[in-house]
Amino acid sequence: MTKRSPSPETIKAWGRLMRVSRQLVEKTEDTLKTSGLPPLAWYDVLHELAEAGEGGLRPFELIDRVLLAQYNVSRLLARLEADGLVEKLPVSDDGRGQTVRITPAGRETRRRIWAVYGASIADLMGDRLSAKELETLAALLGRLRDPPILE
Amino acid sequence: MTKRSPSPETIKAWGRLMRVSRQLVEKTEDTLKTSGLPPLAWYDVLHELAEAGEGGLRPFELIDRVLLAQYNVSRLLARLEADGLVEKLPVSDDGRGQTVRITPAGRETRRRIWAVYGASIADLMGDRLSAKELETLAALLGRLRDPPILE
DNA sequence: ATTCGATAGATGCAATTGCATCAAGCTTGA
DNA sequence: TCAAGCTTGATGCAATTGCATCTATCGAAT
Repeated sequence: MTKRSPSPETIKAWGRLMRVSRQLVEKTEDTLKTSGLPPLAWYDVLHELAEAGEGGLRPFELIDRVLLAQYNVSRLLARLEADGLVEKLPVSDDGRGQTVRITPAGRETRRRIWAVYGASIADLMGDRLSAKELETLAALLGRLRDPPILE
Repeated sequence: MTKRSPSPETIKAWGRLMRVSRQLVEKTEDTLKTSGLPPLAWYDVLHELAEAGEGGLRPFELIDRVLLAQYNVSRLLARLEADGLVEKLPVSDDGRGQTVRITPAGRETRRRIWAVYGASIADLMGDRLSAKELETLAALLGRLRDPPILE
């Protein structure tokens, strides 16, 4: 690997990104906890499953959507199932796999988390930047994504 | 709390921020691990201590600088001390406290981490945005910080 | 059909984190 | 000066994460 030092602007932007994202996550997690709600990761999974509809999702599909490690998804799903928020169905054409589907209780929990999470997002981000600034921010971040989004 | 739903632009920017920051951290941690180097949190602490110079820092000062919980800092410092990267000195005017100072070995480790970390930053961020874009990004993120930076 | 490698998901064990609480020392105020 | 409360830092214990590995099934090549 070529030894390279990033420019001062790069370092500054990187530092801000690291600090801000951690602050935002931490505050949001705190708010959820204070409200007696489960952590963000639960929301992410319930959200993906709600979007997937009745067909549900295979665990391995969930893995890249929510950016969690395989064993993390496996155990998170076990907890969600134990709480009755998702159900696991055998899948006909692959004996190894399963399909995970959100239950009505899961949808309700997702809704309750969103009431708090959405307010937190509005509070921490929506109130601080204009619509145009938000779009600029999203576009710049999209270029850092993998795969990049060049809009 | 007033029930509020964030605007679509807000949600989009939030989603990108969450995803991108996690991707960047994960890739960087992977790179460090592959290089046989300690995790990012070690760098953060060593960096702050290096900047603090010979005077060192009190653990509680480190807490807000690196955004770690008190018990996390306590244990991380114990590990750094065990590795000889920092040293703890009693502080004269407060019998409870201590001053933590980076050692030469700590400076060397910091340098070695930076060689890889800096390259990762350049790779993941510096190469993808222009200087002007980086400044825009940093400014927008600064407004989300707590306390906000209005430049 | 049988073997071999790849994929899906689970899990034992060690390390780390989070929570609650502790001990020790400081500060304030009667 | 002494009690009450605050601050600093550490730690026991439970929950979570990370790593490595396991089992089961699939698919492809022979």
